[in-house]
Amino acid sequence: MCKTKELIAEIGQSKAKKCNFAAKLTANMDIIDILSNKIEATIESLYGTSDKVVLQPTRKEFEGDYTYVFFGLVKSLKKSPPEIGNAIGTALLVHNDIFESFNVVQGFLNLKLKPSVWINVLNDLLQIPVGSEINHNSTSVMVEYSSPNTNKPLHLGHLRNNFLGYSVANILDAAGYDVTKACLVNDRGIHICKSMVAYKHFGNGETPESAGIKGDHLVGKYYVEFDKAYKNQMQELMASGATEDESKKSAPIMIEAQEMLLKWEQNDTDVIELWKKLNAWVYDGFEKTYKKIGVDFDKIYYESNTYLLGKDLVEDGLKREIFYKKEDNSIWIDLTDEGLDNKLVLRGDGTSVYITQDLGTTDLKFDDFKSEKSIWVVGNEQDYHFKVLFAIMKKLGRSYADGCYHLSYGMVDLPSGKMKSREGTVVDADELVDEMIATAKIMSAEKGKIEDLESEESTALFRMLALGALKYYLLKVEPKKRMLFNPEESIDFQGNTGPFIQYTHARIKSILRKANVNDKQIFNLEGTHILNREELDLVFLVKDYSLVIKNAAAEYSPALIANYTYELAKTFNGFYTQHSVMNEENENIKYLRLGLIKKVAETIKHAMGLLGIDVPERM
RNA sequence: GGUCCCAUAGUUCAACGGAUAGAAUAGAUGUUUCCUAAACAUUAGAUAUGGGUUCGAUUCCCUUUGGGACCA
Repeated sequence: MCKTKELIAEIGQSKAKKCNFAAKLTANMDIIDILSNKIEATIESLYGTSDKVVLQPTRKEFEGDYTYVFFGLVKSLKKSPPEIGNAIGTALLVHNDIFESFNVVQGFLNLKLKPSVWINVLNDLLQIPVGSEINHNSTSVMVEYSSPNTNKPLHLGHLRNNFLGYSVANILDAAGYDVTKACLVNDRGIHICKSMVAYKHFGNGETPESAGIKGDHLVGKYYVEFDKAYKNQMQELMASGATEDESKKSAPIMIEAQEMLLKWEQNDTDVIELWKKLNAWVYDGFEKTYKKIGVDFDKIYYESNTYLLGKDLVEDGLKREIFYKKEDNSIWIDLTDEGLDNKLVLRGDGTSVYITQDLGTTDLKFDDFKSEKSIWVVGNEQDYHFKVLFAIMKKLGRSYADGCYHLSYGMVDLPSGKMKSREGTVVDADELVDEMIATAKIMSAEKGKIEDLESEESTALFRMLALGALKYYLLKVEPKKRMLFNPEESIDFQGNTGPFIQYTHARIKSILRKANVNDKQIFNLEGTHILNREELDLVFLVKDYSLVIKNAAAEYSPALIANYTYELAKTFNGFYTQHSVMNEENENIKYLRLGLIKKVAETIKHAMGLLGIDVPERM
């Protein structure tokens, strides 16, 4: 009893002198760790056994803040659940000042903390910037994403990739890693030659300027032209009696493309010039798209510079008998021990396969940046490829092999089914973003809340909302899951959407503008003050944010950030409808709420920032 | 033929092996003299199948079915 009074007295002047508990908190120790340690110590002293205590938030329908599930002890101690629960609960209450009460339901021990604890937690949170309690671990990590082909513009599938990669890089950075964002541009190969051949035949000297088309779209147009011409030629051949396979191989335009690839490899002046011209157009187009969707890179690799890499590495592996040579001179590796197959690493004629280049490029990346970890954001159709790549690296004894990770994500489907470029069902990235912006404009006009904004500001806002909707829609789903893109739902601004969260932020900022609080203004409440349900829920969530970042980083999952942010916004809106901030008569409570909602706004902004989404002051 | 991934309300998504499986949307019904109703509240609705592991399984293991991907 006496101790309780002391604690309260201490908390009352917590700014001057923090009690032990608060000191521990600021020393980067989470309240959950503190509680877990206390419970573990209690079990140890009561029963002489140890149990790894994992706490979970108490479900709303029960009284308490945190719950310890102790079914495990019931068996080993051969005592009844109520007996054990009551014993632990009582011991905790007797020996510690932070518990208010406890109750036992079956194997669940629900612990309720003193109101002062939560006031203290809030006070501590207000002292430091969002996310700053995470230590820098200075592990370096490379995130490779986007990695486009230069024969056609970006589409919806690329957007998922780009948003994922950019967000994961942000999350890792927030979790204390040294992050390098990289992109490997696939700027050579038969697909580029197809666009080039078609342009040569049908281009008539057209340029992005003369056609009024973005460079990447123009080159994409000729990629489609190639396919059309190719199909026509195939049909002609088949009409004159050739089989489908024969026609595929002997269509003149295809042969021309293959010859062009050979010439490219031989550095043929004309071919290289044409290639440079078309690629420059594509880069210009990509640059605009990347800028529009707000992603960027620290390092860009070009496959035209790296495609010959890897052959030395294969030679080396052959010498060390990690690889073996078949009679036709092709080189293979036996990965059956790893549950994989025998894999071709170099063709009999000495030319590379995909994996050859990837082996070389991986070495290059690690040499360049000395990263300890490397992440490839690539679709799940390449799951097998990466298993093989990493297995080979391991067999070759690369020290970094264990730090390699394939962030595999599922395809994006449309309500009509799969996206197929040949059937023209691909959703173009540029068009999609423009449509979303137009929708945001219409929606805003309907609401009529921002009519006094300058046109520049409103244009920025429409883009912010459009990208917020799109990015959130694509990121809220667990990466590895295949997902459905429903155009109508994606531009929805209600419910579990980006704009809902952006709106919540704008609402808070509106209050803060009215309050005109300066940063120093701090509430001064007795430690006995009891936070109401909604305030407590918010403190709980805000406190958990750094933990969410850590989990999201460990699992490479922006979806965890998205879900958390939605929960926070939703909880705030619940608070908002039930309690007024500015009309609160008790000045101390008013300032407590102002401090709290300011923190909520900052957390929302920070979390959305990790998703690559901006939040507005007004909307 | 072999390997891998997925399956939860009508629909789109959640749920470190924990309590009565959460949201959103579509449906029904309410809330605006009060800080932004892009909001809030009420309501109805789901773990593909059959086994196993255990105090307890949406979660882990096996079978079947249905979707998807990859390797020759």
